[in-house]
Amino acid sequence: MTEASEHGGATPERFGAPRGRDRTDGRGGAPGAARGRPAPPPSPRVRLVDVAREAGLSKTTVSAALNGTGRLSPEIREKARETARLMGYRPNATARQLRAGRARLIGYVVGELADTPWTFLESPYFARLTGATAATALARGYAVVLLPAGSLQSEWAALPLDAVVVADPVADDRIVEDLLAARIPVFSDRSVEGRPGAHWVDVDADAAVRQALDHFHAQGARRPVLVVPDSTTRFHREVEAAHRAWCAAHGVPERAVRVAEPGNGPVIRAVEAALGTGPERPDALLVVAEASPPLVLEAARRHGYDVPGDLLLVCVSEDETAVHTEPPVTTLSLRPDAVAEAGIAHLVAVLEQGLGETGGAMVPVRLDVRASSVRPV
Amino acid sequence: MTEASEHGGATPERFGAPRGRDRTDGRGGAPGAARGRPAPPPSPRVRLVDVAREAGLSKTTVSAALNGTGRLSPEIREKARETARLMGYRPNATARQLRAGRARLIGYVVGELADTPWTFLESPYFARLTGATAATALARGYAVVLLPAGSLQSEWAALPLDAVVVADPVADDRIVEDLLAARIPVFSDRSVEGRPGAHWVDVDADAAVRQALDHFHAQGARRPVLVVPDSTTRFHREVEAAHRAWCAAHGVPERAVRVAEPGNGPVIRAVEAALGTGPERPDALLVVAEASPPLVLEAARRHGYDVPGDLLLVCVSEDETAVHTEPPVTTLSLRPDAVAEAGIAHLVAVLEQGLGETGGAMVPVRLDVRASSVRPV
DNA sequence: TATTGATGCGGGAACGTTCCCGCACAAGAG
DNA sequence: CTCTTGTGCGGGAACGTTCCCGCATCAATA
Repeated sequence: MTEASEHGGATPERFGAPRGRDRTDGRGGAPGAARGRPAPPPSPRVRLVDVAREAGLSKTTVSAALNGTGRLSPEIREKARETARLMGYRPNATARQLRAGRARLIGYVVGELADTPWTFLESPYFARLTGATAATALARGYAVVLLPAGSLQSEWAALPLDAVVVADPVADDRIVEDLLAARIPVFSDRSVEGRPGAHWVDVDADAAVRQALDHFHAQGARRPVLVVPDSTTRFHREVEAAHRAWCAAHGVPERAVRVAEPGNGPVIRAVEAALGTGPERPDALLVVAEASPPLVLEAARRHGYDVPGDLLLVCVSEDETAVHTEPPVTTLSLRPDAVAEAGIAHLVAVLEQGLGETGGAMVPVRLDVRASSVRPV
Repeated sequence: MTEASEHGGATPERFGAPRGRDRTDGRGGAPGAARGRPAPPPSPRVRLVDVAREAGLSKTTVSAALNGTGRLSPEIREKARETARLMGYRPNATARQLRAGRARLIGYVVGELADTPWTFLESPYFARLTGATAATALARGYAVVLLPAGSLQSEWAALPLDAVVVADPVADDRIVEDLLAARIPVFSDRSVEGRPGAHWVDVDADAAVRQALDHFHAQGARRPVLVVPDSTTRFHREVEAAHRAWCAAHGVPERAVRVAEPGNGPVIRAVEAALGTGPERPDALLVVAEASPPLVLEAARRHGYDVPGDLLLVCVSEDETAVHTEPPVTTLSLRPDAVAEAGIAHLVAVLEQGLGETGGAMVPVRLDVRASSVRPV
């Protein structure tokens, strides 16, 4: 990792005759072999043999020198490296991959919402998850290619994918079935009930709900209400279960509103329904479905609530705008960075050590308490 | 594109002896060649020769049959295809790439803000641009790999990139220099002054400013104020110039506030500065820097403005939350989808037909008028 | 001085495709 | 019957690496 060799002297000084594409191999081989092609001279990229010829060495030696393998004298090693550097040699990644048998490429599918593809990337959670996945994977030597959920098999079939990460398993997209059929390992940031054979990472739903509700309770709230997505994701099912258990244990009535589909519009409507529900107005609101915190706050105000005066608010969200509202909104982070890290670690383990068929890791959540959930004194 | 062959019969029925990794090539070749490796039997992926052997044909013939090339009798072609299908054959993408000389892979660098990498993906503009780029590229046969801006050369150097798209050229990241030095073509969604040798797509700044200001003017506003990023991006420079020209032409005082850095915090503070500025309070606000529309609205309210009663508001933003505020916020879309499409089209043209060194395309903007910028009657 | 062992380097076969040819055979023209 | 033309298929090189070997050379030991 010498910084110098990493960045220094990038100017590829041209050396000798940059090979006229003749390729006369000495053997008295098949007749009519090397016929001069039209030879468009766009960019005769320098290959390993070119470096070898220039340095008066064999390609084996140069390869070993550059990769730090083999038994070579320091002088020869240095000479090969220097020649390669001067000639601006860059190894052909495709050839390496072919030799290695793996492309170190993983696909990243982000779920599609109805017929508006890719709006998922706009969700802060998925944006962060995507970025963190790419960064983590790259640090471990894997590149991430973006795959819209609606992609046809003909589109990704031409890619040498070692594995695929599916960011939103709720959408039981055809693509997952096709991937599994193509014997490509599938990983996911959530586990879905009844989908076997895939690897997953999940977040600790029980801890999440308990943290938020305990926090409400400690602030004196006694009539909390929950807004939760109506999905088959294990996380959301467990959120509901944990909520039920917590309410029973604390002897408070169980209030929850389900959101049928993601997106700010539906969630805001569910929030409004939750705020208008029941005989007594709720005094705390936990929004597990991701929505823009400022919008949730505005909805509460429209319904005559003062936050945090007569309504404590916690949003499950990664949205940075939560910090800038008045009051700032307490958020429960699902830790997309940690999810990505755990997911990639698991993926790499499976790919490189060949672990079991199905498995998962559990990631904790994090409550960032801000003014919206702190009862004023 | 037969749907049937695309999805149908994906079950790879195992055929004959799935080759015991022996590979005894008949020629009396070099001694000590085929030594049985430890041979981990994980997944003896079926190759072209396996299909050929099973079908009693040559690999040339099978290849031609599957690719629809060559001179083959219909019967043989069908037989090869059927055998391949039954054996669950999937061509090795890496080998194809090696033969073809290109990997059909393009990198996508998204700029880094200070030392918080990847927060850019959270901006709705970049999220949409990213998604649209990936989808458009994939439709044209190119895959997009995500590259964090901070990536070391050692990380992406191992990738067979045909080109790289840089999503935020403002950050004059080392990566761009390195890419150009590595002779990898660079494309960008914006042009930056003084960066030569790269291809770009840009949006029509002049039309954008005129549309917004004309709209304000038509609604009766006479004291518009502009909030614009302080960057070297050509677009932002042209926005300022267009604003100056428009103000001069319409005889209104030129009011503008510059934002030093992106992000909701800085932009909101600039908005507050803009709203408190000058002897007379402004009656219209054009925010060119991307910020969350609900936050801008809230800031205006904190300063005692009624929108749209005594302040008309237009935000340059792709943020979907603009629709859900009260009143909904008028937005000026920079058309990331169109930018992506134009950019990829240009990229493909350069890559496949080898066009000129530098060039660009211009994309128009779109004003979505909502209640926040319509003077109530 | 022979024998071993270690060291330094190169030859050449893979990796799995595609594609340029050549060859065999059949059919039509002279 | 021979010469050409066309059709159908297969052999084998090439794409640019890596890595398994083998062959020298040389020092150390018997």
